[in-house]
Amino acid sequence: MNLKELAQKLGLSPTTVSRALNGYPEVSESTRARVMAAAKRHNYRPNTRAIRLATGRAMAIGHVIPTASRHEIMNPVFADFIAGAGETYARNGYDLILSIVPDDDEDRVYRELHARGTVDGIIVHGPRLNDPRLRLLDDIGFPYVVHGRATGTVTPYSWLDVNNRRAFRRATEFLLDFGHRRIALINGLEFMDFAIRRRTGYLEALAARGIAPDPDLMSSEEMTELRGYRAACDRLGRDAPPTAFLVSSMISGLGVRRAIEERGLRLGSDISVIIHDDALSYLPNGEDVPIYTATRSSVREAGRQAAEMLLDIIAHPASAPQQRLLEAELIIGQSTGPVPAPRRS
Amino acid sequence: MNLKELAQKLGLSPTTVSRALNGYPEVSESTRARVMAAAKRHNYRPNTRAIRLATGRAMAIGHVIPTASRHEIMNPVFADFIAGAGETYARNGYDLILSIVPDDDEDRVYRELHARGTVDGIIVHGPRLNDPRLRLLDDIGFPYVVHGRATGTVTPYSWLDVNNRRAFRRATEFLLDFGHRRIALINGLEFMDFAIRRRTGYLEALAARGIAPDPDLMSSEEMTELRGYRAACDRLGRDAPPTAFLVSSMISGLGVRRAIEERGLRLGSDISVIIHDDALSYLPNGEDVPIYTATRSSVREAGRQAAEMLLDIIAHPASAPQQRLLEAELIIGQSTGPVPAPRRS
DNA sequence: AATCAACTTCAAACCGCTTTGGACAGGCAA
DNA sequence: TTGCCTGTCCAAAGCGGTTTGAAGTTGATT
Repeated sequence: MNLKELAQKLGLSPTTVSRALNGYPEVSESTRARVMAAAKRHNYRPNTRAIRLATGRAMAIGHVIPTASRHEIMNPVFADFIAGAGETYARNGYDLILSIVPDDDEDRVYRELHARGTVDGIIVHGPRLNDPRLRLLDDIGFPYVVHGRATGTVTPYSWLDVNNRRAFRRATEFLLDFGHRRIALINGLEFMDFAIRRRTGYLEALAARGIAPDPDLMSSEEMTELRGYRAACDRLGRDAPPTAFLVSSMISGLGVRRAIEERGLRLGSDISVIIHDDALSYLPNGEDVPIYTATRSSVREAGRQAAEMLLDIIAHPASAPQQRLLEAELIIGQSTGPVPAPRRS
Repeated sequence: MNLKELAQKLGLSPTTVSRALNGYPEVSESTRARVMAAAKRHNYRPNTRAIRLATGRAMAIGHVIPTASRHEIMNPVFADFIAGAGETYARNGYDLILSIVPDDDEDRVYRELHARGTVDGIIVHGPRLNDPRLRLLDDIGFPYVVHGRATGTVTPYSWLDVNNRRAFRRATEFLLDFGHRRIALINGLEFMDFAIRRRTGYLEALAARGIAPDPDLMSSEEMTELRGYRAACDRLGRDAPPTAFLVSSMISGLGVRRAIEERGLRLGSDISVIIHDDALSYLPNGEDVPIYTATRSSVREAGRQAAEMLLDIIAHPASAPQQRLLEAELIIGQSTGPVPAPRRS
């Protein structure tokens, strides 16, 4: 059942039927009602492909996920971010197109997506220091919103980010307030922008108390359980082990906890741990009481908001770039406590 | 730059240009070369929307992810499965459209996707016992492939699944061979088909050795770290605790391990654990030596193959439904060992 | 009664490609 | 020479909607 057939059945022109269904005013209410009823009865659904060609809009947003060439792995936060964004798209009649792309091929994909008119705009994932993608997108005039930021980019662009710097600064201060002085940072890969900012926050907090950072206490790894475990083992095995860990992800945090408990130490009393919690649905930080003290910011909510921002930009192409900085909560769980009194031995 | 303009520049008709670019034979090799060169020079990209309307194909596949109404959470294996499928689509010029849908709305979405011609086929995720979706899809004549199976469905349909039953049977037998008799099963939610099959495999192995299953040793939960932890704590706190755990996911397995180590027990020597490892990229089971003994099957590879199957079905609509059963490997890690001698006390 | 504006409705063009059904030229067989 | 292929190329008709420009109706105004 297409528009022409429906129009024929109604004894109307396609024009009128189209307008009736799309709420245009130049159609009498009586025929509109008649058309609506007929459309429902024959469960008419306008063909997406025809609409897209006729209107010149793709009614779709692209998410380009760079994948494993060397460094990257399929990042688990994508799933929740995309779930959030997907909700927004669904509400607005947009489709979500997902491109999994080897990251040396990303440029080509952006260009194609734009030139072929497959999508109306894109979300940029995993921004890095001086990310060259933003330049490219600006050049070809492709609407986009960055999830995160790309330090070093001077021209204004649209982004939505968590205040990673402040979150990690606050977390560090919280540990310092408990008397911790040797705080290990188990960070993500530090060519990623978020990781850079988190380290900055950590260093700022230390500097503000006049504590010199110890390079041996800082590590930058992929955020897997195993890497977290290894990094923690390494730190704990040294002469002057840390009394606290600040960990960039829940998943690495599981590994850190394993390393700690394997040594017979107790989380929260012997050693403190703060993680960053993206509020992933399958990794809840406890049910009523949080297990970990954490800087928390829902990546799903970020997805929702980034999508809204992008749709707004697409609807108002002339408007200035938009930015939104979300603050992470610092939630207190059972994994932090005062520095234990040094053992007499 | 569109086809008409390009044709004009070349002094050819759109017909010829189109045919030259699409490799049709009724075009001389010399003009074909000329056209190709011009297309590259002006970097002409045919408009996706026009192609789709003209050919009547969407060149896109839908993945419908049901989401949190009550039971479900955003399943972490989706990310890897979709990454795998995405590779296949990219190779074949298809787009991947992701729909995040509250699961009471799933039917409507399938119907729309089909009636509006947004996608050419779909992958069904998370099949359940007697899943009503398959019936719906058959009724509206929508090509699909199920990731998993739906026990109870009598009409043949296309699916790709891991042999969950055999995997868990083998894993159970492996534990039995080590002398374990009290083996706890920490399963996923048992209205999901895969979980049902895993339990069946577990029960079969017990039955084959004449061991009566103990309901207290079986649990069915969402597969999160916390649930795994709780379930394990519960089992370990009883009078006759299990000497081994069979766990349906890596993530729950992390929780089980935590429960075990928290009690000062050693994984592999005091208590054995086998998990199912979907080979998620961000949850590697060790690097060289596997940490867990595991039934392993790459969900990413499953995604690749399911996508291939679906594209084949779309290309040959008249062909019979296809099925593929992947066998999981049983890989031996450090988390299993013989039953420890009972402590004298 | 004539004029005009407001309402409705429609025919046709258009979006940018694919595909059908020729048209034309050159080569070869009859 | 005529007829028939074969090889190239093209005009035009879709695909299924939206949108422009115009036309026909009505009712009110002058």
